[in-house]
Amino acid sequence: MKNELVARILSEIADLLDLEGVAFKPRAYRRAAEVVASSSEPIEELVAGGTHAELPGVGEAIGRKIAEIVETGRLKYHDDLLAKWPIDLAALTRVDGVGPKTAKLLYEAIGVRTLDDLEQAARAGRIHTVKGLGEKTEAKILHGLEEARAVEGRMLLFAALRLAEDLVAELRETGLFERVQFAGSVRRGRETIGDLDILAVSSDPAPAVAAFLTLPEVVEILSHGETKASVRLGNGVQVDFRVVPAESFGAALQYFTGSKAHNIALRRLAGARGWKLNEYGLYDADDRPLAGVDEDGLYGALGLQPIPPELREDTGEVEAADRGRKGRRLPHLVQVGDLRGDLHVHTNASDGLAPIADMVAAARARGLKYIAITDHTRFAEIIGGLSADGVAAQIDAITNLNKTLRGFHVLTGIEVNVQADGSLDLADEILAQLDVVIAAVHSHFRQSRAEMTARLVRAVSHEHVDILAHPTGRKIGERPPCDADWDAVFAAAAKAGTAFEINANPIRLDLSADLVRRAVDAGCRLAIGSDAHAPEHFDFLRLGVLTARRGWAEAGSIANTRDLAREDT
DNA sequence: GCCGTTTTCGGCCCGACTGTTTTCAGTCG
Repeated sequence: MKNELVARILSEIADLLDLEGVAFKPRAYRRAAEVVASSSEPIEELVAGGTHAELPGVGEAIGRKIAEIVETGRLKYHDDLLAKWPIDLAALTRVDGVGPKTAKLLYEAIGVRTLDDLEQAARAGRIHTVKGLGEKTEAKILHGLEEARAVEGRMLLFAALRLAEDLVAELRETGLFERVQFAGSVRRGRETIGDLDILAVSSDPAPAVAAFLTLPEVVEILSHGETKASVRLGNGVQVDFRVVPAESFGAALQYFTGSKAHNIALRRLAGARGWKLNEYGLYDADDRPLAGVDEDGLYGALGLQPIPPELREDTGEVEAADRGRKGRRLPHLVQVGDLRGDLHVHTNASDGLAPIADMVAAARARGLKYIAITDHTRFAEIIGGLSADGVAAQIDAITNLNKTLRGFHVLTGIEVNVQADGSLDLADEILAQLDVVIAAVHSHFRQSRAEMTARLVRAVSHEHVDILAHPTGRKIGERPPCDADWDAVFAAAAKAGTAFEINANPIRLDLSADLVRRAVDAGCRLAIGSDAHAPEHFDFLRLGVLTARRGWAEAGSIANTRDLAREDT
């Protein structure tokens, strides 16, 4: 995949054009960079097919530049800009308080090109000698340098959700607020989170902001005014806080939930009617408020159905929500409460931490009606995967356990290994005895696209395989997804009736949301699996639901929203 | 440079905060 390279170059061009003060073009390049980066299609495939200029935000000129990058690995236009501005703009603008204009100023005045240059200049006290920059800017840059140097990892969604919910709970306990809610990308369920946004309604903003600033987690105040404050927590996470009047809460919640692209689309819609949309509300041409108290009212005033946060990425949701438009409608997204069971659960018979009984108790406590025990096979000898005899013994144990359970059922199952050639590591006659057969790739992730595609097609086409687990094998921030022709794999699975797992483990979330959407469009069934290795891991299921929702999936597409009578066939 | 219920030209999201300014530019979200 060359998407990352293309996106990086386009994004750098945007920064360099910003530095030059060019209007509008930076936005065009930035949009194109985001579109390429978030596309699950390899850009080189699109270029080969001549369809890359059909991506939204990519026109003739950027299309040509993308083709040049794909074919040569570089871009003359980009090289020329870099020659003109031989500075590490990406690194410099990562420093808080330094944008393209300040970078240009520093380069022209005192020759700052790199982060090292910037640090030396700041330590030597040369920054405040530049006209337009003062002592405070110099101090801010010195401070910002430390942060830029630190490894600024993004949080995984699971950690971000917990943190956001904890902070909201603490603020509520102060009794100072009429409403408190987190917004931002965590509310949209993005798989990684950069920082948190919290909104509050209070008739008296000053003590409200003060309460936020004195939360025990806060170690540094980055900025604060009458209604807005930014802090850094002990774990390095930045949190932005806003107090808004009650009549603006819906508009603010919408605005700060984003995404930016979604907000721009809404503003354009408002602008087309001569209205204005900002974080305080929707206003007509005479500045009279039309909506803003709640989100649904805001969308309604714009002629839209309410759009769930998970869909707000400007990937067709605004058009689908438009009541006056034909074509695709908004889906009725699957909800956590729709889940009846979990089809991917491990025990201490392989690499899980708890016996079947403990896993059953935890699942019941969370309102589930059934689970499938799907331990590993022998391939994973180190973790004690099950042999053929082990499978037989587990089937007996589960059969006996079910006799003692009321209102809950344990399905027999296995997580069988998909070997390099697509064959499975358990005999068909054993697989045939099990209620649920999960197939999964655990090695040889770097096979060629053709090999991996053939391997997965063979696996999903196997008569006994019910679910392909963590289909791409990616681990967020650790291991990239494997390369396969997903359309071909989806088509084979749809034909065979095999479901794709949305693995809800925080570091997997695999399928990812964009592949979920493609799988649904291809007519595939899905299964949200916790891949629980311990009782508390059933809490991951909500991440799987969020990912399914981001992929536009309805309950009807998810196998484990069904009652067992229909599933256990 | 992209795009179209504004449709091949003329728009392109908007406000808070900060710092260095005397009225605003830059940055950030």
